[in-house]
Amino acid sequence: MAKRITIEDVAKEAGVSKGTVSAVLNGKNTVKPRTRERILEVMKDLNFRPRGMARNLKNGSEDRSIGLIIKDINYPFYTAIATGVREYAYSKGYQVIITSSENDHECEKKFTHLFSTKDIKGAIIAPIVEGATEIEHLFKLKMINYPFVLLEEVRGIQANAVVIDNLRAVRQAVKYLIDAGHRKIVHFAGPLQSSHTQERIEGFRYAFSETTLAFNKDMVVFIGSRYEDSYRNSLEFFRNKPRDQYPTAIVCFNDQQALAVMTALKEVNIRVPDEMSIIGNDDIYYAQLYPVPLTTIHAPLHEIGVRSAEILIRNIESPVLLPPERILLQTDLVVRESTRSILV
Amino acid sequence: MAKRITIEDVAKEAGVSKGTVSAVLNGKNTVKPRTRERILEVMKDLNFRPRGMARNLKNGSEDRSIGLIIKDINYPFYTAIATGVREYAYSKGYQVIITSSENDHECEKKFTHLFSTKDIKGAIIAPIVEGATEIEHLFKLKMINYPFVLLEEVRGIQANAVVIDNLRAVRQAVKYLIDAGHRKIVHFAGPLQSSHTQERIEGFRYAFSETTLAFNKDMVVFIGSRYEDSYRNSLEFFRNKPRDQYPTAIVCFNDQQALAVMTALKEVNIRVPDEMSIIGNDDIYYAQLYPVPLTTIHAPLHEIGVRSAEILIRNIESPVLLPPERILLQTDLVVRESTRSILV
DNA sequence: CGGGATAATTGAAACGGTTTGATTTTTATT
DNA sequence: AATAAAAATCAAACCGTTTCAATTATCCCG
Repeated sequence: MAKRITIEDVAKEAGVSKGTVSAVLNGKNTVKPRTRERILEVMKDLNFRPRGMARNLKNGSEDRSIGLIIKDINYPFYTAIATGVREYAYSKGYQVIITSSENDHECEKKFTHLFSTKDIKGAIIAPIVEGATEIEHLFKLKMINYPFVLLEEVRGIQANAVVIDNLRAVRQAVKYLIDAGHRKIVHFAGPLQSSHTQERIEGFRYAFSETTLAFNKDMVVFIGSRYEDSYRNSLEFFRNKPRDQYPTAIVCFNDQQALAVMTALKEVNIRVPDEMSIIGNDDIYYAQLYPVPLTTIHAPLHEIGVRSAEILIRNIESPVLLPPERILLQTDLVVRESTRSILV
Repeated sequence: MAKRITIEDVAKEAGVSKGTVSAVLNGKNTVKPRTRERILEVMKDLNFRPRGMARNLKNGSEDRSIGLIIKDINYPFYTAIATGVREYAYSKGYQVIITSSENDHECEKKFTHLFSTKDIKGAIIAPIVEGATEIEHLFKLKMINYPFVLLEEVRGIQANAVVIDNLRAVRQAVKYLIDAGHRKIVHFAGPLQSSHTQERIEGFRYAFSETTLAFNKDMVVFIGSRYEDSYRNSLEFFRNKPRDQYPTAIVCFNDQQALAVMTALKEVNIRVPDEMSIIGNDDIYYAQLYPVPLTTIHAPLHEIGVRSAEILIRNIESPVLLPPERILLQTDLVVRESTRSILV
């Protein structure tokens, strides 16, 4: 176990004091060129890497930075939120660093720990809320009064949150389909680690309760949200079902899933929207560019980012502990070409 | 200027010693419930937030993490690289944190500083190489033997780099167009802060030098790479030119730009590929989903991530300073539907 | 060549936690 | 109530840097 090299080792080797080495490190011009060269040389030889934390300990870390924990770095939903966060944070003099848990709960835990120990001043977290909800890591953050904002509801914890009104969103989408004459509608639900999944199912169900149409649980099918999963599962769904039992419309969990479903539909020769209407969710940037531009539920992604950054920074800068805030944001249905009316 | 609250303040207020407060903070079960409650209470009252760095100083930071500085969090090119980085890093027990400079050089500088002072063990950097190339911040990293890998060539510095063979890539694309009968070909070049821009222009030019066709500098037009810029500038390009002087094919700087260009073409009623062939660059995931699936140059994004993480971690873990490595990766032209032959 | 001015270097204190062995307090036992 | 054992707490040392007042080296000039 090679002991780590410190400024002291360098000093000794170069025959100077710690203070002088420190001066070189900080680009002070008080040190004689000859000495400077020698010290630089020794630093290279020993492969000396100064520990910035020791510096920060002394000076009180001069930087201001916040962290963001998202679930999927490749899903534009999250990067759009990140942009909102960044813009606001930047305007307040904060840097933002992004991490992606890739839907791994362990990862999320590690990141919260990382942030709090690296003097990242606060965090915005898209939490994984699986089953019995392991949330001790969030409690730990609360214990040390670490400021954070959640992007999904987590039961059992009082914390800042900026969330979307999923129930109302999906309810509105279903209503739109029903108004357009659809009677056989299915909801392709998402992954269980997301609170969005449950809320969107609720919304779907709720929409039926407002009509005379009956809801039954076969109308909700869990196919995941990752492209490959959704593709495979939806294809299976279509293949296992006689054609005359197909729904006429599908409400998808999100836009990525919707894309996979449309690809699967192509595979089984069902045309969108002529034979099947598809509604997505989120309105990621690329949804409008899909081969069939997607009708979807527009979420105010940028605003989610801005609002959560706002709350976070307010909390960071407050000398006293602030009570938790909760903000509920509304969505809009944006109609493109993947849905059509089947009224005669 | 409110003095920061320290563990000592808490200890004093609660009438215990620092050690006891520390024990509570670390969830040790050696502290009596009553005392624990009291301390917790005081921590809340004072809004005490422990500095993790002081902890790490004593224990030597237990975590292993690397940083990634990309230029645009919303461009899938970078998130695909990030995925490669993550996968490799994760397999080696490293966490990765991502930051985006959003093409702001100041930002990049700040992030390199942030990483090195927060004990992030090393960095992978997509550098902004504007004009006279401000690179003192990279030199500073070298001075402190901070391990890093560049994703673009930076002149004037010896450093690890994993780069794409842009010249060969574009040359191949142009050759493909010429073989398909195109004679009037234009290159829409990208932003000047990217070394890719220059290299791709070189490749474009080089392709002509291999034929009897003449190259002249009007064949390269700078329209930027951000969607809005590219859209506006390309539209202007088309509007200012009589129709019979249009090229028959355009080699775009990247896929995002290509999308903007295709949108502009729609605006002026030029059909792709019938009246205009378009070639992109990068092969981001969504390129295949564009309204007209894009012919583009496939870059091994995932591999870029993996290889650079590999080099970085090797450097981090080496006790001695390693000589810089440079890896040049090749691309492939993938032909979809945005190009066609105009041979009779 | 001496002496003051200036440049370069030193060394100890400080930063805010954790750790540890010693000490005090509490609990259990007789 | 006395004592042994166990539990809780304490005080000091420690981590690796920066800072700054004090010291030493160097320079300049008459």
